[in-house]
Amino acid sequence: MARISKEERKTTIISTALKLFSEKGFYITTIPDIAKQVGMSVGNFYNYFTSKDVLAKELILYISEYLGKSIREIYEIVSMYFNMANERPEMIEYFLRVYLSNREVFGDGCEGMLCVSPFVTEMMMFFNDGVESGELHNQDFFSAFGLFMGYLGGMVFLFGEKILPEPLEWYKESISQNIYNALKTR
Amino acid sequence: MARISKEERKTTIISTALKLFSEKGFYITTIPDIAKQVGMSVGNFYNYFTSKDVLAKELILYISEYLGKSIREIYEIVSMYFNMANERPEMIEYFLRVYLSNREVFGDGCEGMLCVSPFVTEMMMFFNDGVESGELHNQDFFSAFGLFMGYLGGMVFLFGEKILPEPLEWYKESISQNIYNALKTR
Amino acid sequence: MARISKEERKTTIISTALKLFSEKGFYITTIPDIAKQVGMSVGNFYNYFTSKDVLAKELILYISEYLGKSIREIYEIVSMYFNMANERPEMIEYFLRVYLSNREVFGDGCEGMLCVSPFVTEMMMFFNDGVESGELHNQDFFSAFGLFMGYLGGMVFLFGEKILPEPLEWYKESISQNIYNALKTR
Amino acid sequence: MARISKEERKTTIISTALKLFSEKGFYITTIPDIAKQVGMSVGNFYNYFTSKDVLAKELILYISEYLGKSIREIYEIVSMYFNMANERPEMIEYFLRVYLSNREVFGDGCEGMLCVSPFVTEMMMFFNDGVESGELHNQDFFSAFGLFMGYLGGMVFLFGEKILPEPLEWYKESISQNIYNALKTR
DNA sequence: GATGAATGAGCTTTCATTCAT
DNA sequence: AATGAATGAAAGCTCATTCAT
Repeated sequence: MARISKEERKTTIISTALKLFSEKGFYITTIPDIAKQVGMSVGNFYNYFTSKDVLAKELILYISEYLGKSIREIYEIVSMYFNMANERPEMIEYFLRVYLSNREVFGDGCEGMLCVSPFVTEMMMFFNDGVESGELHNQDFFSAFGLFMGYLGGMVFLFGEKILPEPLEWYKESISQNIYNALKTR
Repeated sequence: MARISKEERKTTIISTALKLFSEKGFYITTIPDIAKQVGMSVGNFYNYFTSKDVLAKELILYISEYLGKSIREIYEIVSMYFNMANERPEMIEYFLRVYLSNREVFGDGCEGMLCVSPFVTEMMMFFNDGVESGELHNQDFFSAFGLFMGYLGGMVFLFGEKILPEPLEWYKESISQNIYNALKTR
Repeated sequence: MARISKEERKTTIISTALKLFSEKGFYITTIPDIAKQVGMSVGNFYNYFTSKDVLAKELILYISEYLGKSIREIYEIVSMYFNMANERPEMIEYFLRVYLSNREVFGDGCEGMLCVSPFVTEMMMFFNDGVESGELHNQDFFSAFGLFMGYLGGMVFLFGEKILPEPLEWYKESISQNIYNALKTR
Repeated sequence: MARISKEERKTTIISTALKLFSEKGFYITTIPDIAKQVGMSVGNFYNYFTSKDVLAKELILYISEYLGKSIREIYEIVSMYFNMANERPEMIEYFLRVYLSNREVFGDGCEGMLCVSPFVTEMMMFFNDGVESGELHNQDFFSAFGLFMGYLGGMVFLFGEKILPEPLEWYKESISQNIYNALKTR
């Protein structure tokens, strides 16, 4: 009757932590907070993750993989990004806030873009394909990458701040168009 | 002998805090850290700022004003942004990291864009002017604003992460062009 | 298939604990450490010893018996002591370090010399024999006992600390002679 | 009116810790225990010692110096040792128990005899003088050193265990004589 | 204004022990 | 007998904040 495997339990913890970290921030969220929400004891938490930092690192990996799996086209990316922002907002939130701002805890084995690479790989493929097919003009990869990540991240942020007068979906068209304009061959 | 006014002392503290917060993160930086760097006692710090959170709020205000004063045109914005990233990196860093990720401490009196408004105001004027003159196509303000902020912020981040193969300046042209393409009337 | 009796299993645990306690210290060594080394589960450990303290008490008993069995003459004692220090260093180590320094855990039923008595008994017999035969001068027992235990223990300690320039055996002669000089009838 | 200097406060802490460590053991004694006994807050304790281990290291130094100052002759040594055992028992207790058995915490900068050197130096001088004057036979230093330390330590231990039927002083004569016999030229 | 010793709540982490399986 | 996930009290330590001087 041991229905819940150790792996599933880990996932539950990750999921919960994701939610709390993005809601309250990394430092504000305590291990007792997480344990309580998951419904386990503080001590038991440490049977799954040896420290708070280790948890944070696994979290980043988890998100990156989740992101990288389905990115193909601009609109798809935008849609997916915003869907995620609606359905699993803590994922993007987490990425923007916790990772970017607490890079200090990702020192070992997660330097820079290392942990985000699956997502980046997909991105690169997208640009290569686009340029190869002649649809996108052959510009520097990072100029383009920054455009994507920053733009989308910024919109989600504005949304989260309740500054946008319309729902996120409402902007998909114009954003995709802007990105397309920015990148397409003239 | 009291040559240093209370206001100047505050500015020194803000400046130092800015540097430390962006270097080490908001929660990692302690009040003793700041006091030591400034060269004053911990107790005295509290004569200038009643709490760490209050300090953080005044910081945001400080940056916003600094940013808002000189924005007029795209290229100018990009240049200024990157110059700042070079000369006073802690300002942008701070904005990206500390503010975006520790919004929890800005609860009172600094909700949303309130504290950032001077910068935003300038931004709006820029768009209005552009649209009025017919040079920019009349799109939603936030679609455009997110593009700017996210894009530039993302590039600085990539630069800070030492991921960019070239110096920031190197990208100014293509970025400005991308933004211009994205926003200009077709 | 139950080839290993409960008693043998206990001995294995005691032996392992002895090694770990003397290597790392009583408080540093955890029950999981011991269980792992023995190759059993933490839970099962408690089928053999009801607590960590109980284990410690049985350990002392175990060592005392082991020591007491072969003491007859000075040189023999010294040799045996040093042999043990070479072959089963954890025994002496344990005696010196864990027992002497963690007496707090031996409160009940192991006060003072009670648990060490087998060894002491042998010691007493040795002195009695010596005095009776006229070879040793009739001095207070404890003056003599302290000499033995302290001296040998001290040497093993110095050896363990790698302070002695020569191997332990090298000192056997002079130590035996010193002890003999100290105790013999003049 | 600031009558108590920071240095005096440190000494108070050391003194108190010494007492508690030797009474209850190093691991049993908690920082709150010490702070409470001293009459200060836990947090403030850390203004004086950055960790429990650092405290332990300074303790050893403190004792060694205290010991090393007055050792000249055998009887004097024995007397001093026993006086100390009577008046400041925690010092010797500490040396025997906490240091010998918790060497693991003295890893950095306190390896082996390093921290005990003042005492050892005095000891060496004593032996050299004795040998030079012809009164002591020229034997290996460590054989002799182990004799001293072990013997005296052992007696104090037996005393502390309430095993000795007489007060420590009672044994001074015979012990000194034993040591003298052991070391003197024949 | 300035100092820094003092406070104490609260954090992360550990580990002896239990108990459902 | 055996397992190891679960428990929770308690440890070491940090740091924003206060306050006597």
